Amino acid sequence: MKVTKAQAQANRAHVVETASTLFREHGYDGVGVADLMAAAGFTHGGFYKHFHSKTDLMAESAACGIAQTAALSAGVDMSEFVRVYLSREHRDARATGCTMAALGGDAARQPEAVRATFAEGIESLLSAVNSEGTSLQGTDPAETRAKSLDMLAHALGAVVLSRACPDDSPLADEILSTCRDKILASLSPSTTASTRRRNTA
Amino acid sequence: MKVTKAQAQANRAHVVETASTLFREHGYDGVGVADLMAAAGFTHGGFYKHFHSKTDLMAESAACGIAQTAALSAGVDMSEFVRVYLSREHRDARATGCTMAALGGDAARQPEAVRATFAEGIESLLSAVNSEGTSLQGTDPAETRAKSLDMLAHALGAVVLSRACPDDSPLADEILSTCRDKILASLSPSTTASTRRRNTA
DNA sequence: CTTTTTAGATTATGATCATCATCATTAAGT
DNA sequence: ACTTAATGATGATGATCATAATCTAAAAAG
Repeated sequence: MKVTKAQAQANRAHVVETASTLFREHGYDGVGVADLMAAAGFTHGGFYKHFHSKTDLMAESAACGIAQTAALSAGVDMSEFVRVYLSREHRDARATGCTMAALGGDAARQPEAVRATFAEGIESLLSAVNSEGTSLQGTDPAETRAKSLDMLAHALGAVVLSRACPDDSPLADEILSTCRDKILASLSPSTTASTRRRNTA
Repeated sequence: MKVTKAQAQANRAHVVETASTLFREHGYDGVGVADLMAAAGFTHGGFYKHFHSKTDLMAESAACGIAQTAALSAGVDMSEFVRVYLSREHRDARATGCTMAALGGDAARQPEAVRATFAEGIESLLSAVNSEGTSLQGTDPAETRAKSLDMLAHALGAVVLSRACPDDSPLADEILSTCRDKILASLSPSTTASTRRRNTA
């Protein structure tokens, strides 16, 4: 059945969004084109009318997923970002959470087109988090970028590590809370002195 | 052909080691049982005489890989660990590098048996790095554990993020060097004052 | 109104997947 | 020396994989 041009474009966007969540949940190798199209409400036949290959869809769905996270993080204070990112809710919501945390490891094995999308996504997320980072006001741009990049890697590592533990593992929660406290402490250098005194006591 | 009991055990161990590197390079879903056995020098038939399932081998090979990293890190100073872990060499050597950095994201989607192995691996790596961490002497055990856990997540996040970027991407190297400096700075609080002055200038 | 284009269904392709049954060979156990 | 048990090769299973050709009906273009 042919469909209006606008409808076809909407259908295509719906496939990308569906892929975005499905890939986050099951990995790039864990979702087939047929599964994907069925989840979007189609048969797998029409897939190659919309996308050149599965790899193309990987890149496009990654851009879509990262854009979602960047939009949600726009103008958010860095400490608030950390609190949300390192929450149990975010860790347990792989299908809707940060694409880079869910698929960063998989992306490393994908063609450069996919990795290029991830690199762009990192940049866009950096800009989003920076735009109104109240705790970084007054610092020079290079250092702001360095701090944001470092914070992102730090937070992402904590989520990846926590997710690699069994569901009910105390270690999974310990990783989250320990890293949350450490990152928050590193974000507010004004309290570093007392923190360090307490830590080294 | 039947083979001596010792030989069979050696063969089995060889399969586990081969799987350990192959999984790190191509992911759990990216390596089939037949590929794996062929790479180890066997046909796929005998696989289920050694392992109950592919999942079982995942867990066993993860333990093998993490034990390797833990052994290499035993008694290593934390700052030296960070320098090696965040080196370009380690980032580019996925097949022989840290199992948790290479497969942490994949492990999250695997059955609990695999994740339990990862949790044990984290604990063993923590002990290894702690055992002679010179920069942490004098701190209480809980804080030492927290610092190690935080450092591990931080370093792992940097490697995962860097690997998700294109091969020649300047961002990939920027992530590595930026995070290396930040982690090293956080490990040596004695130089924190001057570092902070420079950073906020 | 007629023609062209195309979204999406159906079906086919050949490859690969994890798992298992069978079998020959041969090391242990007696 | 004879039986038992187990390794690892061979081959089959049915499922799933990415990709593609064919077909349809209806939208877009003329």
